[in-house]
Amino acid sequence: MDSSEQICAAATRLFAAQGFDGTSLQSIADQVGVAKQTLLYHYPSKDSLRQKVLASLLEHWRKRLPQMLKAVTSGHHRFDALTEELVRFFRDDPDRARLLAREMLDNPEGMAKLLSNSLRPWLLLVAQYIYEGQESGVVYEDMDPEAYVMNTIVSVIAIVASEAVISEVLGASATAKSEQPRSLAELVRSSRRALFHPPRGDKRAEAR
Amino acid sequence: MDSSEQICAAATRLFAAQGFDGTSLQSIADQVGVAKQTLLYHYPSKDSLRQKVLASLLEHWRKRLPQMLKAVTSGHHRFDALTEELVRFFRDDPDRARLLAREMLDNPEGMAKLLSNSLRPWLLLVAQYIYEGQESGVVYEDMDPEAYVMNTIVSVIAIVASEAVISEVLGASATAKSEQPRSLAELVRSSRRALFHPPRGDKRAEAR
DNA sequence: GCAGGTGTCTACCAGATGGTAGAGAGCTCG
DNA sequence: CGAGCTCTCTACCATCTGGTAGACACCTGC
Repeated sequence: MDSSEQICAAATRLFAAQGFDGTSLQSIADQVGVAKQTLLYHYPSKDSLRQKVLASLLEHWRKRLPQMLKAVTSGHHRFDALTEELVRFFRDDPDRARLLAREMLDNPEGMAKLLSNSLRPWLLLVAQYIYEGQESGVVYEDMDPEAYVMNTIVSVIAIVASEAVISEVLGASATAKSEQPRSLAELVRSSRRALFHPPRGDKRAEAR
Repeated sequence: MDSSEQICAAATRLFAAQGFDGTSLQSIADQVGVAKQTLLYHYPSKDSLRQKVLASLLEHWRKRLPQMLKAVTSGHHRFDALTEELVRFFRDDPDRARLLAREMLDNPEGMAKLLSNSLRPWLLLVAQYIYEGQESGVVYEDMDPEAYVMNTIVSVIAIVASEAVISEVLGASATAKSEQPRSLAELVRSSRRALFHPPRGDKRAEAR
């Protein structure tokens, strides 16, 4: 891995953990093990590094898109898999969630433009599938598919980004790293419930 | 309003907008219209100001608690009003959402402790009502009430905090300030759906 | 009147920050 | 060999940061 990538990786980690303003060029350089000026050779300014970090994140997202779309459209009406795929993407590297969360707070105008370009087409497409689900009667009719998809994305980001805090508040039984935390399991469940009419064999009667 | 409060208010605004590290004492002083040293007279350090800002936010939360609990327990099984009350609280001053979101990212350990103390009892109480709803059969049985409440809080915070970005991506029809944005309306709807069995007179049959 | 507290100020500081200038090491290719 | 390119370095700089020291004005109560 060449220096440029190493620097980008280290910057990603540090920006995610401490924020852009909370991270000095020096600390990034230290982490990589080079002099500060080596950074400024590869990236002419701190801000250009920020942009590179963000671009690299979007690149990963773009690569994962086909897999996501496939999950959403596979079988019949499997768009609830959207949430699972989102969770997978952000859990693969929670820094992605933290970084995006920070960027939306630090630079809302920029992120609005960026996401309008890179996220909106995909969002509209998924929403389109949900519209079809509404017409075929399996999805609640009064919901707002676009807002639903957008909310799901933001919620997944927020919950993954603050997973440490959440699990602590929920009662910190140190869960094994591989298993899904309670918060994310519940998020997947809630998202599905918000979408679909319940199946015929509803448990309600039996519970009474 | 005395200086101390003015400083706290200005700091709240700026911390919410630019983050703690992104905000200098000088810029806070400028906003209030005093010298930087006046801040340091009232608050011995920048960090003490941060704590004061956070404490002030929690104070507002504490004041609103009775109203929230009342909404959740009023009538029969009205705990879906939880989401509406949360949205109201954070929309009253979106800086609250931005501030908490930032604090969870910047200082997860501290927030974990803080929320374990100040939020957990309330969370468990609300969850308790939901457990009762499960036993009486109106709430889905397989959900995790505590995780649900926690997720709802985090989602409301995230969605309010990034409302500007969200509405832009959804297609920026400049909505009147007073009305509920689409994202929040959908959030309230989704939260209710995630909780309750649908009413008997379900529309599904008719839609087919 | 004046002692003492409260609040605000100007002046100053040491350290860190993002960024520049320029030298030198190692490389390839004629 | 040596010209030129890529990469990394040391040295330096102006600016800004959070924080200290101390003076000055104002008010209150003896």
